[in-house]
Amino acid sequence: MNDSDEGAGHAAQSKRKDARRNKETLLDAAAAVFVASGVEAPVRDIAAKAGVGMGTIYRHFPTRADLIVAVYRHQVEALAEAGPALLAACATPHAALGRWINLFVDFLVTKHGLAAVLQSDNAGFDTLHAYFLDRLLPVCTQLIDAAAGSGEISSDVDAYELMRGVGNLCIGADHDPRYDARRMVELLIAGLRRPH
Amino acid sequence: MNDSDEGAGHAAQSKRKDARRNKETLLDAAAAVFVASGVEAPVRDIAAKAGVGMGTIYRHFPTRADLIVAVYRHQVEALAEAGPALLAACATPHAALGRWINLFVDFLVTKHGLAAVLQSDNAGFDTLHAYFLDRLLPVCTQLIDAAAGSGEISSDVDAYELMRGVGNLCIGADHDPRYDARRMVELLIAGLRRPH
DNA sequence: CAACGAGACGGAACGTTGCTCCGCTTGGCA
DNA sequence: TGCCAAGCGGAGCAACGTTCCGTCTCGTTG
Repeated sequence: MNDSDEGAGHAAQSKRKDARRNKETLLDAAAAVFVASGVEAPVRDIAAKAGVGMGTIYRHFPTRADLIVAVYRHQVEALAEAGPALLAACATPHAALGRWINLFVDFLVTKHGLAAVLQSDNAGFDTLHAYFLDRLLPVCTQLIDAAAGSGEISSDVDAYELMRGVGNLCIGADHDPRYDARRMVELLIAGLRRPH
Repeated sequence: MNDSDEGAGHAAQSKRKDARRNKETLLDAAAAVFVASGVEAPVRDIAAKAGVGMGTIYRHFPTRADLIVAVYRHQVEALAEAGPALLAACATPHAALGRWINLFVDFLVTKHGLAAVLQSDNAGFDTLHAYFLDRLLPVCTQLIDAAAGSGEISSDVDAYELMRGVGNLCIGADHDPRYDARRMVELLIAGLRRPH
């Protein structure tokens, strides 16, 4: 499940250390290119930035989704862990849900094109889809259940649908000053409120 | 502005009748392929379906956006005209707005991938973007203003932002049974309601 | 009716991407 | 030091958008 987070501990998985060094180099290069050109940047560009051949990329990360997951894993983990923390810290479950959704939106809009790719039905991004869902859906479900349990929101909302809707609203939020995804998400969350 | 809607009248624009016939053939073929494979179907496929060369497509429709606009022009016009009609027919402006948004959503979700392309920042779809905005934004603005005037909704909502948000919510609405764009749009519209 | 030319046609060709495959290099062990 | 598997690089293939130009045909004119 994880093989790129080795601290200063013992041995690791990859036999050869040049391979592991390349993997790190690739992650750094990919992160830089993603910021500069978005997550759909040509693979060749990433390889060039890292100073390696394309074969090296595909060996370490068989699909682009694997690379994206590796680059953003830390942030996604943090997001997942923020859910229960917010639930404990906030006055009401609804407030926690709102705060968490805000974090989610912040994450998406600051990652060039990630939202678009995330909703893409393009086979090959299945891994990415699955990772986000596996990691975040339970958290979102927990928040929604809590808010529904306290009677603050209508209870027939599905966490998958909500996350997908929020993700959709974040598409193209950068490079369009006339569109503020955060406000639209706020409206959506406001619409969740139990009528009356 | 229009050169494909000639009824039984006099002469038309294109000198050669084979050219005009080909244009019609292309529109029919494109509509069929769009239904079958989505609006991002390979240009070669459309050319093959129409039985013409690719040069012919690019001569009649310099960009893909031009082709899409031509194919859906009638439906967009109908949507634009439905706005004032609904405003006149419905009991409240808010009801008219809701009904109109529903029509908009119906249009988007039944057109394979149109919503995605519509929000794409990809240069080359600018024409498409511009056409939809030119035609529908005034209508939406009118509906929003009416609803705001009657005090039913908070008045600080921008028509562009709303349409963009709705369009975003419709992305990928087909081929995902777990996601119902209509419900998400309902939530968004519900969120528009003036608090209390 | 025949010749002509403007305009339309078709598809080969080019550039850009994703992805694979294979000969070469090199790290690490004996 | 020598060996060899793991790792590497990039050439190569396929799919796609787009352009370009030689060919063909419609409609007119003599």
